Amino acid sequence: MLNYSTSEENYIKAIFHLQKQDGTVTTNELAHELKTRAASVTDMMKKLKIKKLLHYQPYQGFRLSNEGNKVALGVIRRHRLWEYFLAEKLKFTWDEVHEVAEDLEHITNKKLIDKLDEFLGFPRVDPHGDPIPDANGKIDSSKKTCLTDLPLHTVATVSNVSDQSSQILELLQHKKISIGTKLEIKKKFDFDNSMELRVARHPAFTISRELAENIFVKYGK
Amino acid sequence: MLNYSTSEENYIKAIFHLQKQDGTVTTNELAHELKTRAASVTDMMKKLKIKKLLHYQPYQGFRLSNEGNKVALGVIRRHRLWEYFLAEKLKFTWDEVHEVAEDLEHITNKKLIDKLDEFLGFPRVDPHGDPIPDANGKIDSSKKTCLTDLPLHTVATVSNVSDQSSQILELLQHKKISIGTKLEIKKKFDFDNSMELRVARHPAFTISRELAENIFVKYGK
DNA sequence: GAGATATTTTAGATTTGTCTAAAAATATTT
DNA sequence: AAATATTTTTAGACAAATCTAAAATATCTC
Repeated sequence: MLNYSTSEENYIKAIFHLQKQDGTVTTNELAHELKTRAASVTDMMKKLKIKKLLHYQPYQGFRLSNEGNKVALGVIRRHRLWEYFLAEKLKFTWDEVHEVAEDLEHITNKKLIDKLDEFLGFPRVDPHGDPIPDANGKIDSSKKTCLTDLPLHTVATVSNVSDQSSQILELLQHKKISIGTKLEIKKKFDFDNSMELRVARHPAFTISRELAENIFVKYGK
Repeated sequence: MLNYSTSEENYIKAIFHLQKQDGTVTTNELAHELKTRAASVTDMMKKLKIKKLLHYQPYQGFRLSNEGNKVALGVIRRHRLWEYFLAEKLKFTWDEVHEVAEDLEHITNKKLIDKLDEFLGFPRVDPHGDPIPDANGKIDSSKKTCLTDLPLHTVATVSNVSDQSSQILELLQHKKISIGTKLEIKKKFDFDNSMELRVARHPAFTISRELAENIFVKYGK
């Protein structure tokens, strides 16, 4: 695996995340995600195509090659391990870890990362509940269901939270919801799509549609 | 404190280290230290002068301003804390930590570094025995004596080792010398400047001039 | 399906940090 | 102190990553 610049890694990572939803990614989507201009994206896409990290025909959008995917998973592994380190060892709160990890993730020393992984006890998910790829780039992609899609009266476990702002953290802490919390939906209100939740041995409470859309669960447990 | 580029930080740090010996630093010295060309050094010196990080008149060499010194101490603090982390927590050997810390030192998030410091228990020296500046840039500059200057029959404690290669580490491990080892010189041989050392409760042994020149001690203890 | 609108690419400029080669300043030697 | 050698600076070029403005292409709408 060759070495890529910070900028190249950021483009690759952003494409990886955007591909999840769509199949191919467009110039404007990527420019928006990276807070840059469409012309800059085109420039970089030409470079990454030459390096065989993605498939790209002018005006047709792009998607990562196998090699590009591997690079993305490497960046994501480093990012999430550092997030775990920051939260678990340095006692950063949940919403503070992302920004620092954005810098740490670009230090590509295999031994550093593998030893960090070992030091942390090979964690499987980061503080937001997102899975951490292992040293071979393998990632636990077991399906997550958005809380808005969870059927009534079905116990599920909170597995991750997609928004990473301090505002959502404050709200979740207040509602006593965190990664691993087991809950079920008691009632859904069609008017505003709010819902009433129940956590074992606690009184039921209500959350908004906006919040529910950012909470993901796995069935059972 | 403003933010400086990786390259700027590396120049500042190198000047800081070179100033120790000399008073001012020359263009060629710095070019050699940083494995770059004299012309590149001149370019950077002009930039750093404008930013008031150093004093510089063409052809007259340069030295750091107060602000430049603060920047250097910040970089050194980060470098040495990460070295400590790598050795102590991730079980890197002594000669492996420097290279990785060269990258980590440029991540300038104050909270990250202060929390790392706390997590490590506020260590006072890095794995080579060099002092770690505190959060205010204060550094323990108590004098060290080179082993070649230690008088005969005087007990002293190894405080640091200036060479950081794996070769010297191998040799020191074999001789059972590490930071904190208490020793005394039993005999000096003028012929080759080798010397016979004694560590408490061990038989005396000989070390070469080359090795002695890289070992520094503090008196007593 | 033709014109209007939106998206994407190209062309050319800018910034940062580097380089080589030549010129200028300083140091050394005889 | 003049000639020579060394060091340092300037001048001009280049690569990476970005930008604006204009041109090319694609998509939408009627």
